[in-house]
Amino acid sequence: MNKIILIGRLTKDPELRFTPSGKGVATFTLAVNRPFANQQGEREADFIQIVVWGKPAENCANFIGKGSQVAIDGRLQVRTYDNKEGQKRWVTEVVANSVEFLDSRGKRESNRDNNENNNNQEDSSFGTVIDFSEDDIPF
Amino acid sequence: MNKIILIGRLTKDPELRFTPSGKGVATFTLAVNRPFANQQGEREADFIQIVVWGKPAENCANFIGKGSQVAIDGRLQVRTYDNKEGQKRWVTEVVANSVEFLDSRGKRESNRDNNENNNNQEDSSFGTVIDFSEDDIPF
Amino acid sequence: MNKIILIGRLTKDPELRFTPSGKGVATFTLAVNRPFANQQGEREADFIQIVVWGKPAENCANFIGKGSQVAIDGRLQVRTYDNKEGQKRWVTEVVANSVEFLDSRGKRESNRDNNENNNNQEDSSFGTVIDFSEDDIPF
Amino acid sequence: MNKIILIGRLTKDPELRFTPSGKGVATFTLAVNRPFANQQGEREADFIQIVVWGKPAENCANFIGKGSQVAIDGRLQVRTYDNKEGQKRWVTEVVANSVEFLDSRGKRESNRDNNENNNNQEDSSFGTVIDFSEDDIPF
DNA sequence: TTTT
DNA sequence: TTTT
Repeated sequence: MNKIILIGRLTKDPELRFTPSGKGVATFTLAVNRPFANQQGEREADFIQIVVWGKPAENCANFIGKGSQVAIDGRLQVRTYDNKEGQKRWVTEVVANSVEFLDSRGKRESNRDNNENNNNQEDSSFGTVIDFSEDDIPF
Repeated sequence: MNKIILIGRLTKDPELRFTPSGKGVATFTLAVNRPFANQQGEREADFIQIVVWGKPAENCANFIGKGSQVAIDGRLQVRTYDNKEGQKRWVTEVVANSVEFLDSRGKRESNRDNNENNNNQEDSSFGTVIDFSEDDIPF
Repeated sequence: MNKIILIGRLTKDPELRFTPSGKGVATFTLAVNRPFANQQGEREADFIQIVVWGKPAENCANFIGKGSQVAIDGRLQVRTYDNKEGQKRWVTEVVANSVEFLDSRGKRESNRDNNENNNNQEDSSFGTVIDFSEDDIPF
Repeated sequence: MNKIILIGRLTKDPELRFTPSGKGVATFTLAVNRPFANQQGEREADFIQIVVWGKPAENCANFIGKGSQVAIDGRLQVRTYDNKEGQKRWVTEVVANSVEFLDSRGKRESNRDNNENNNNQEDSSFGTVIDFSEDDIPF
């Protein structure tokens, strides 16, 4: 079992990319406020990297942006990759199963199990759309 | 909201350290099997760093070890620190609120809200006990 | 392990009562929309009974009301009681550990672990305040 | 959002039924121990009704039985029905998305998203197999 | 109406 | 017996 649930706000607009096969991938970082204050009396946040695949990725690009409040249900994933210097690096990120929009700005749920037709690039008010090839995943 | 729930097995015995004030901190990494197989047909795992504070940390050191199956409830935390070269590094880890022992090996729950008296070092069958000073947290 | 996380809206103002010892108890029902439509194409909701104890109960009474959107973290509880006819009845409810206010209306978190002083009855814009004795819990 | 995660043991063997269209439905009740003791110093349990649909339902019937330890991920559902006297009754139950087997007895995961072929009745060591018609769901 |  |  590997379940994570987060409520927070996007620090920037999501970035949307597409695999050569046309599958969307959205990434953004989520600011999640801690429930308590630190010694200095400030309420800190954790900045967590989110990855969304498929149609929900496109919904994210279309309906949410910087500052949007969302609830995310997903799993925690630890990936490894080699950087340019050939050193092994670790990335820890949350792979979202669903992204629920809590803001007035775009009140819809983007669910991974949704039908996955029309994977084509669409206009997007917020998300930046960039093509990428599968062997060069840039995150 | 920042909730994570994991079920997995320890890859090694937990390491137990103590702050100068006598508070225990246990760390270990948890192997969490993915629910599906990869392209090669293998079932991979995510290796996730866990931190436990206080009396439950000592319970972990005393009751679980390499291979123990546990259920963890906690929050995802992203910390930053400077390495020896003075570069900013990120660590992503799960701060456990409770660790439930699912194995015969030590069937008890270690809950963060437990009474936190007797924070002294105890003998431990599994956990490695190392003192450390608060300004030199080694993980 | 017994964890539940809900996001929904209050169907009515919370009801706040107090035990003889002065501990607050808030109850309300939460409408949680289902992620899919039924055969008739309508999106149904589950109406779930919530119980909150202590200072957070008073915060609920003070800061949220009918229609407020909240995120709840708690546990599922199945209680039994005897009705007036002497028959055993079951109640299933969610005992909240924390209630996060997602609405503009009162954007604060009400956490069970908060300090629990000043348990006195306060004025409340939304919550109905009713005294009750512990051997006559009316829900 | 409506997520629930439970770890507990079956109080009896699961009951497996089939809709006329051949879809399996397993039901059982799960004993989930509370993390704390009551005033009498006893550790109580919540007895929670679980419903599983499809292929995972059949896996439950085939691989787990009374006393098996499982981890369940699902959603809380409140259903209404009319009893024989024509009175409206409420049922609260957990609809499982996945059932993870934690016991030696049958260490496999039964996931709702699995392929749903061969929905035929099979022999089962534990589950009681009963046919039922869709307009007479007996739970 | 209950599990270990 | 219900919320937006």
